[in-house]
Amino acid sequence: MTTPDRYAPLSKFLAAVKGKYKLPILIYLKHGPKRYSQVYRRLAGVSERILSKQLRELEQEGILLKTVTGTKAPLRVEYALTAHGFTLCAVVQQMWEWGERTLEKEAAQG
Amino acid sequence: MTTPDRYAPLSKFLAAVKGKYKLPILIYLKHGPKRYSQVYRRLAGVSERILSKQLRELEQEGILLKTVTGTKAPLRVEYALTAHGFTLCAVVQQMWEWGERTLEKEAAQG
DNA sequence: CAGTATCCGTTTTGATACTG
DNA sequence: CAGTATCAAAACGGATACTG
Repeated sequence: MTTPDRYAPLSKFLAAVKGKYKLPILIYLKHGPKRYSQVYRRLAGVSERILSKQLRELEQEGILLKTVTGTKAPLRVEYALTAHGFTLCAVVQQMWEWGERTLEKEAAQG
Repeated sequence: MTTPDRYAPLSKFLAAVKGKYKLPILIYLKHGPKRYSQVYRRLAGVSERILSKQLRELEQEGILLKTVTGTKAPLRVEYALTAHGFTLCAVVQQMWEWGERTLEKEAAQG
């Protein structure tokens, strides 16, 4: 941001959700933990490089918890929202609802 | 977004705030209408090309109202939040507060 | 004053082949 | 299955000169 200090809280939020697929990932994981391959299939179109990068970032921010089961292939890796992740989803919900209201307004008028 | 339909409301929101300076612009204009040059000086570091582009987009989305006074130089151009812009600011406030809580948590622990 | 036009660098994402 | 490595493409913003 222009001045890191002045907008620090906002920058923190924006950093947390920065990336084309992070919000869809969060929304998908609201319904419960999912495996890597499930997320991959859900987000039709994402490349593996981008998906694994954005999952890693969400994990490092404490928004997702990654759980690995098994030590040799085939691995089972699950991603789940943390408590902090759920608080983020609540804000995403507000963003969603603003978009809904805006679309409705546009449909009503032109 | 991956599937325009599935995430349409979210995409609408994200499109509205997309751009490095749009949120700072909104926050600045919460305190009342401002002239182009005032916004320009406030956002230290923005280029004129980017600023005018983002102001124009916000205007086209119905978030800002642009008012021009005078027909010959020097022009007086003012930007103000619309009612719809204020509803957007309320969501931005939620984003801000999530960032605040997150920063506090990080400061408390590590 | 309030922009637009042009050119360029950086950041972000995409496609695909490969690995434990 | 769950990724990483490499290379290429696209999106986005920065600098600056110019205009009504």
